[in-house]
Amino acid sequence: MTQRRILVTAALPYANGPIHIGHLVEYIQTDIWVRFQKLRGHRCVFVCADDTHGTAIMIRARQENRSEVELIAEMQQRHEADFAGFDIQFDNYGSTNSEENRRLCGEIWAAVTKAGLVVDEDVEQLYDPEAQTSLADRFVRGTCPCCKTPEQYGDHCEKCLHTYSPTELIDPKSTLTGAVPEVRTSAHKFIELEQLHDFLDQWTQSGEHLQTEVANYLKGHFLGAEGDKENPRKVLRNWDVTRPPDYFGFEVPDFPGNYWYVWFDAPIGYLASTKQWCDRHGEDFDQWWRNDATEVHHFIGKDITYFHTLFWPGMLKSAGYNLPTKVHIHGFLTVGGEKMSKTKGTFVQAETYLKHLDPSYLRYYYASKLGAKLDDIDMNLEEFAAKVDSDLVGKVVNIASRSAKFAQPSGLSKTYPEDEGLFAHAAGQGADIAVAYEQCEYNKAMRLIMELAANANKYWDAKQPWLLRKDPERAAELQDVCTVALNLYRQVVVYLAPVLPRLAQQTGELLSSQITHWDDAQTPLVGVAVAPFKHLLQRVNTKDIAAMTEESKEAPTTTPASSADSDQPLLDEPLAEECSFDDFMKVDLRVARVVNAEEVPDARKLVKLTLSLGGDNQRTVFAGIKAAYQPEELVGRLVVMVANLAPRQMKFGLSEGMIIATGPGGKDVVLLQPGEGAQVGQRVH
RNA sequence: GGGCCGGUAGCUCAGUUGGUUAGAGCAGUCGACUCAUAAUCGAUUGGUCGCAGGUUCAAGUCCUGCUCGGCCUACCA
Repeated sequence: MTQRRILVTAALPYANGPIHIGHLVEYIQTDIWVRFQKLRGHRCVFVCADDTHGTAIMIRARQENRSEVELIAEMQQRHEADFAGFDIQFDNYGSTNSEENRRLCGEIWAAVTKAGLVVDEDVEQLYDPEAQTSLADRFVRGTCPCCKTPEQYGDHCEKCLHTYSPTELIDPKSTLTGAVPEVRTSAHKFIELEQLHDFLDQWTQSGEHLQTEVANYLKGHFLGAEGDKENPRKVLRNWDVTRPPDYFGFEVPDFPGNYWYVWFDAPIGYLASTKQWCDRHGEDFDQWWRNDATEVHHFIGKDITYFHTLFWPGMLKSAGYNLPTKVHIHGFLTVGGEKMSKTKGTFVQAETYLKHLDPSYLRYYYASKLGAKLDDIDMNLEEFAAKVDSDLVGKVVNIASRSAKFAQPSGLSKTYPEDEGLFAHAAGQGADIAVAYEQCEYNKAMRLIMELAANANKYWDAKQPWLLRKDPERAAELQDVCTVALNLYRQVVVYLAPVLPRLAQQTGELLSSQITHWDDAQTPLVGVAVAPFKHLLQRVNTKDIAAMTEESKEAPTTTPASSADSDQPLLDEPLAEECSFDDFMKVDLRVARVVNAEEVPDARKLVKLTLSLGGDNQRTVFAGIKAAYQPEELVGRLVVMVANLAPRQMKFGLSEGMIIATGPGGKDVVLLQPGEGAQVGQRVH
């Protein structure tokens, strides 16, 4: 087999938060792939880095009253510890805030400038005078210009789904400082991606580098196609790649006082991290990034598809670097069929997991679930325990557990005995398993491997060596059966080695011979000593899972005192500006009764309510509570409505008010209900 | 509204270019064994392959329509 030269990256974790089990899907997926390639004897280098720049880091450092450099150093240390705890082994783990990265950013900037891709444009943006920084859309909240819902993000309203620019918000506030933002115009540099349209079209649609779903998505949303009536060729928007001060990042050399946007320098971090590795090992950087013989594989989540499949190839192309051979895109992690949730304790940080459970469990469980598609994967905690127990402990480790003790006195036979073709069969399966790993079909690989483990157990049962042991004259026969069983076991462990490096290591110790190559599964081990058996892997203790979930729950529910209420809601949504009594009295809140409630068939969020204010006074109100309430459960109940709100024409009819509710939206909406004794039509004040 | 992906046993999924009686693991039931971390082995229950049409000698697989779920994207404004 010819030795391939492969460079692998996983997405750079942002230095603003800790690693959690959702991130680990990607790092475990990537680490398995890398270990597989190395085991196969290829030259494979796995680089990653912390993504350190941007407004969020700057603000957090200020809040914590320390420098950004100090903050990112601490976060990096924690990230690296988490990765190490899960046996994720990088050849180099760098930082986007490195000298190597600064230099490479400069070089690529010069290249895209020279290629004529950089254009100047003025940008009107909100600016926080207190923090002295311009505000990205998500850092601005205000009242929706359309439906007047307060506390909406700068780019869209969660209530009415209207999209707008942050400058259109009514009463905008910076979420960083609470200050009223000013509108400022500043000069930015843009990259005119449209110039690369033909190249990107060809690169994304070639069928070689991306999953087909991804290629279709890009074609449908960004590229379009010449002559296609339904989806005509689209013009790619210019990409804003600089930020005015204050910003934590690298200053743009030919644009003093301005900084590269974090998404410009982050992917260049892949190059910078490679450079560090090269310098440390006396390797030629150009061999890895400017040589067609080198494969470049990026592993990313579907949320950052856009950057890695359009901008990034565009930048690499313009600067004359290798293009990605493949961008492997995976889906998100759900737990118990739902998004990870801090209240349910399913938002588990890497650190918390490691306090309670063995990292091998998660590596195997993810491997058994991961395919090559970008579907989300679901972590079901019962299934997690069942799979680890029955596959790893019951099937795999069990083979060694039942045979090692018998084999220990004698060691393995000098020649490999007759085994009914089992070893040869499993050796042959190596090719199919390798293909599955190569194509990121780990679920398939695990299935094939477990079949081999089952064969070994069957063999053992058929031979009944525990009976042989009782007859001293059949010692040689017993030794042969153990030799077969332990060799079949070792084969399985070789195939599992990318997923379970610890088990591979322990198995090496057990059989006095370390696993170093995939082809170790092709030749049986004979004549070696067998070390005393030690437990290789414990069963999953469900109490540990429960303890982990418990520790991951954010607000302790045990303490009823009001001081135990989390301050998170208040932090998420700071108090609005003070208003006068007169201001308050402008809003006429009334008790109303829901007399009718019906689904609005074409609306996603809306329920059509008919509210009675008493007598013949009825109002029709469209409320965005479909996900939280069934229409029938609303009929008859009292609600509080804004009775003097200007009517609004919606697609489905005229909405003549709003009803008062709390919660972030979607399913988490709670209607406020007047207590006992409230009468329909009464004003609330 | 548009795009993409998916709907196969109670659960998680596999089913290659259409080709015999649709498979695996887990769970369930019965039995065997006792070497092993209450592990293992054998047997067995269980499916109108989302629904309805069509193409074909033959459809889980191809085509059309519908339906449900997920994700993305938009609009009503």
